Amino acid sequence: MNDRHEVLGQPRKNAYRDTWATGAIEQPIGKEIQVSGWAHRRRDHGGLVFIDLRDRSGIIQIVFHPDVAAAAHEAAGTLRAEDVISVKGKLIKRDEAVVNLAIPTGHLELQASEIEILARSETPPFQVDEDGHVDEALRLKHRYLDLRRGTITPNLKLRHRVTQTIRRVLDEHDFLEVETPNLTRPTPEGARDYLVPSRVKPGGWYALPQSPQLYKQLLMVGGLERYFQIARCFRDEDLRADRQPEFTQLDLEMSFVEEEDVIAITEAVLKEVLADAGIFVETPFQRMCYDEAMGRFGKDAPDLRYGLEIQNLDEVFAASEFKVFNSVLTGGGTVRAINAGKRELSRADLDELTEFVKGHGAGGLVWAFVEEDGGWRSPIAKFLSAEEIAAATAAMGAEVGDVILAVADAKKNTAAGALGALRERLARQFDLIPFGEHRLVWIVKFPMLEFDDDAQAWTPLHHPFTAPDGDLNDPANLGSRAYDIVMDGWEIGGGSIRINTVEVQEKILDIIGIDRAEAEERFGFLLEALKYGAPPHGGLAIGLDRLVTLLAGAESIRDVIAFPKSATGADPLTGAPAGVDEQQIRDLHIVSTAPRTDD
RNA sequence: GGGGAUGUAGCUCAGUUGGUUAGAGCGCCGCCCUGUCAAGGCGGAGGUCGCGAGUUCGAGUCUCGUCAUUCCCGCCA
Repeated sequence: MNDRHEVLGQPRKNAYRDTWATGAIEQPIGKEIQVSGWAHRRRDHGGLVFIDLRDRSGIIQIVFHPDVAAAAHEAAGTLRAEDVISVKGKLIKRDEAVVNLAIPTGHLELQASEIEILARSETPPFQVDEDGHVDEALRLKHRYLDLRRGTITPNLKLRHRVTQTIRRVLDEHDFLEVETPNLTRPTPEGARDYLVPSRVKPGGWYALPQSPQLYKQLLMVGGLERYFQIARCFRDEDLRADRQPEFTQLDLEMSFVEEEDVIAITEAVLKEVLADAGIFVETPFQRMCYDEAMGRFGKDAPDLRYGLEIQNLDEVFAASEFKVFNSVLTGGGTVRAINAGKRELSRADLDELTEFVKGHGAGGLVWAFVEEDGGWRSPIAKFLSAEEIAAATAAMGAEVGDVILAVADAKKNTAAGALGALRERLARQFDLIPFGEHRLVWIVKFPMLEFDDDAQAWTPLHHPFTAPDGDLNDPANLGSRAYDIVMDGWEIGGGSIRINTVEVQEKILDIIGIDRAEAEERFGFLLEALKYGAPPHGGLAIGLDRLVTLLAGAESIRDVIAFPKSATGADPLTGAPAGVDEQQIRDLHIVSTAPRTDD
């Protein structure tokens, strides 16, 4: 971490310091200064002791001479890693021969006259002075030590700059930052709620908000016109590398607006936020329809930084005698494929890819190598005519040596989704993602509804407050006024124009099978608000954790959160979730069926 | 709910077809050392091989279970 360096304002002189460690650069040679921080490293020569002192700004070398300050030299000999010290001394220029070019203060050192040891440290469970790999569970258990190492802290600094920029830009556009409650009404829709039992009202429960969605709509009914919040949201679902049970959204909403207004303000914010991370983009961002994204990339959050696009081979194989393709196509299904290019894939590799697509719902994977004579080396080659092979090769734009990977499925989205996942895997496996390049794209023209086979019902693709676009009596073809913003294959945000009349809102609830009584029970307060003159309004939410993860180039969302949860939702530092006293449970009028958890 | 991977010294890891006393680097402790900056030299301590069963003459190694961490599927309007 020697090369990390932060320029900070001059600290107020007090009992501990008058200068930051790297602030010494700004001070004249010979000046008496005082610094405080941690003993980062020690180099004890017996007669001469060097201590690298570290504070947030960076590192400065302290030298203890026995003949300059005998007491300080003796004390310095007892220092160990991570002891907290305050040192007074004279700033001196190093001889040319001993300049350290690796740190900004390398041409200086502080010749100690006095040292005070403010706190001793036990030997840390892992080395704070090195950036080598340490098991994440251990880092999270001692996150305060991990933060000293300087792998996470730069991300937190970036996150700070991002939120400051968000507040500045939105303030310049007349947005009001308003806080909404964290103890809210359960609205069993979407994700599983975190529930909080009420002590005062026996049998009553709060839910932690999955998002401030309904509150922000009420703020629009309340005439605030332009609102934003950097809001904590909670969803009790299983975790992933890019999902935490509590996470942060930039939530915003505007009145009397159309899609273009929300998109424009979002682009203005993102352009400046990205610039904070040294990423410079042009506005307006690219747009792509949902159908095109699904067709070409098999995903509604496509990564546009590389090719490997999905092709449709329905027409090529329309009259095929090959049973698998024939039955899928006559049943209304689809055959789609990726030209993976010239890849050396062994039989074992192909088996692994087959298992991979099966894991994403596909029945199997057809592979074919294009050979010199134009034929295919493929398990299915013998079932296909020469014309079909030639046509498919042409449709794929394939050349000799290319590998074609195809999936046939009765459901278009299954085939597309499996190939979309395969596409991302191949891109990583063959290192096709250009370093340092970023692609932002708006996905628009979403369907309003999708049919849930399990529930045998229409469910909203976004949420039931999204304004529909089209004929309300034709759910299968009903569009929505929703839009997602996608960066490098990650959905970093999404939003919509909302429904602002009770008639349309009730109609949508009807279609998705929520009857009047149930709607009244769940969303009655919103429906009532819509009766009193709700302005046309819309907005969007950006996943701040994901956005900062991308900007920081971090591996995991956990690397941009000071105190993240583990993949099982536990906090390794505090031990949460933990058991509680019987009395606390009784006070809340609840009964636990689980064995007591002590830690 | 399902599948994969990992678990050996404080940390990061190695440990062959099951075979005597489980190793390395860093860290830690002691001594030496006045220009190092990953300081150096010499010496030393440190292990419930995640936990529990089983197979075997013998298990870090094989089997089963379990726990923890992690990645993925389902889930996440």
